[in-house]
Amino acid sequence: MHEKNAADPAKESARPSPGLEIPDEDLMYDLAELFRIFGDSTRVKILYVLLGGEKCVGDISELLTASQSAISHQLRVLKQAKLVKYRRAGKTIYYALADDHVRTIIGMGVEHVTE
Amino acid sequence: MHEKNAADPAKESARPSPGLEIPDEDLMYDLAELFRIFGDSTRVKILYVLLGGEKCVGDISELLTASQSAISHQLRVLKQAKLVKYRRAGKTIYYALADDHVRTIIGMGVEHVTE
DNA sequence: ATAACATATGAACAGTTGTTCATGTGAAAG
DNA sequence: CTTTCACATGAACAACTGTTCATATGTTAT
Repeated sequence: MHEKNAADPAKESARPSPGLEIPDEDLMYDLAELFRIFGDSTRVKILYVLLGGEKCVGDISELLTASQSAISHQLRVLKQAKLVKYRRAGKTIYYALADDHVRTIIGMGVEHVTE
Repeated sequence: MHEKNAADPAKESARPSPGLEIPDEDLMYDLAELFRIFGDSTRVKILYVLLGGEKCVGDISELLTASQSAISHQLRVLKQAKLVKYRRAGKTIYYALADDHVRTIIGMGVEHVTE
């Protein structure tokens, strides 16, 4: 798992390319990065419960029987990946899915897994 | 990244569940496991070039400018995850996508990333 | 048999990741 | 202003992962 990319400056559609073949380095990296987010039980569980609507950190923590800290850390990852958005209401903060892509992607995954 | 599950024997739809809420442990684990496969540049690149049709290890290795060994190791992971299938033709072995789910999932990913 | 080729595989190592533990921050209540 | 509540964050560590290197396996040709 030696990912970190560094956006290799030496590329620039270096070939006529008959359609695809050599994959675009940056696109592939972003793709992997996106899927990597989904590739953890805790995070995918968080996203899954958020399918049911926005929830605060404490509730998520309870639903998943995970520590508040662990959830908070993972919510940060999800936030940075723009997969969730949040809203403050007094002391509590409500998290929700950022858009419907998440719904679709999880749906595809479930379909493949439960085939 | 302390995944390994072990299929917790103490569960069994333990609640009436109004629809969803507490996510199924096994489903979530399988989901994460599936996405984790896509969550690596090398593997996602392999899958991507296979979108263009079956290819042998050597060709993949060249297209991605990665070592034969690295590709072979990753092909094994993809094989175990049932994401690719293979076919032998003399000394060379051709790999291809196992089914169209891969195509769809990558498509969703690309869509989300290039939004 | 032997050589050459294509791919697979095991060991080992460095880099990455997720959790815990302790502590920090911000908001509402007293 | 102090306490309490809800959440965020940093450090540290154990577990996991992907690559390389060396070597093994299987296949075709000589």
